[in-house]
Amino acid sequence: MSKRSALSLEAIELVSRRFAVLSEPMRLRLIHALFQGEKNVNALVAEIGGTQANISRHLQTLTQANVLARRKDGLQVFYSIADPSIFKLCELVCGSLEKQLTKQAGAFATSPSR
Amino acid sequence: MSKRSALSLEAIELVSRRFAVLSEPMRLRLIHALFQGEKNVNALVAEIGGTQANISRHLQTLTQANVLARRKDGLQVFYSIADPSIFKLCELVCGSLEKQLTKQAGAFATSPSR
DNA sequence: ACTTTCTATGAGTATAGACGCATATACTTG
DNA sequence: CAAGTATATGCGTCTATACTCATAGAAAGT
Repeated sequence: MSKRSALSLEAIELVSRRFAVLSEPMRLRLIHALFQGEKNVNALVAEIGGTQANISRHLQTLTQANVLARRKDGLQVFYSIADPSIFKLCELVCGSLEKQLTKQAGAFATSPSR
Repeated sequence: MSKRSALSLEAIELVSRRFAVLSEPMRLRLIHALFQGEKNVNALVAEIGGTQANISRHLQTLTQANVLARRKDGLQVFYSIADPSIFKLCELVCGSLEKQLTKQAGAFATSPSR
């Protein structure tokens, strides 16, 4: 009760892994593409680029992390976003970055007299 | 206007870097420790453990990413959380993981008869 | 059964970054 | 200015993982 650090040691590992999954541009591009809804692997390769092997691996990583869901239909496999918190997560980070950049831009715009 | 993917290519790099910064357990522990307020390096080393060199490096990483703020006072350097979105970010991820784990736990508890 | 199409995976390589050790730098005090 | 304290950094090592190429596996059509 007094310490929640004890709980956190293990929990923090999980949280860091979740962030790690989201720390690759390729995977973010996949997630971003799937914001529009479920798509199959070929469609994602066509839209995003890169080799099919690489895309497939990233999709596997995201699925194992329960960020994406996998649905097989005949020859094709369809992926979709399984964890709705991803939306808010991206919003938050984007908003924060935007704020940060406009701030830095402002530092250039005004004369640094003082 | 039609495509926001064009903008995103560069933006996605930034977002992924932000996530990468948060993807190390050591850094999350630092952030977590600073939830209580500003602390100096020695205090953080004492609380979290590890070598002073390593802590210092992680603090540098977090500061360069504008997650933390740095305030020097005499011999000591005090760090604090600069980006308030970090709080909500952690809440979101923790909530999502908790939900995920209870779900998985439930899958074990109930008999998988159907 | 053979071929084609779609997706997954094994193996090897290359790169990023976390860590430890030693040392440098900055500030304070005697 | 010497010594001590707090923090930062250069350098080498080691691990994790992203990527490519080739190939395997699965499902459908002929």
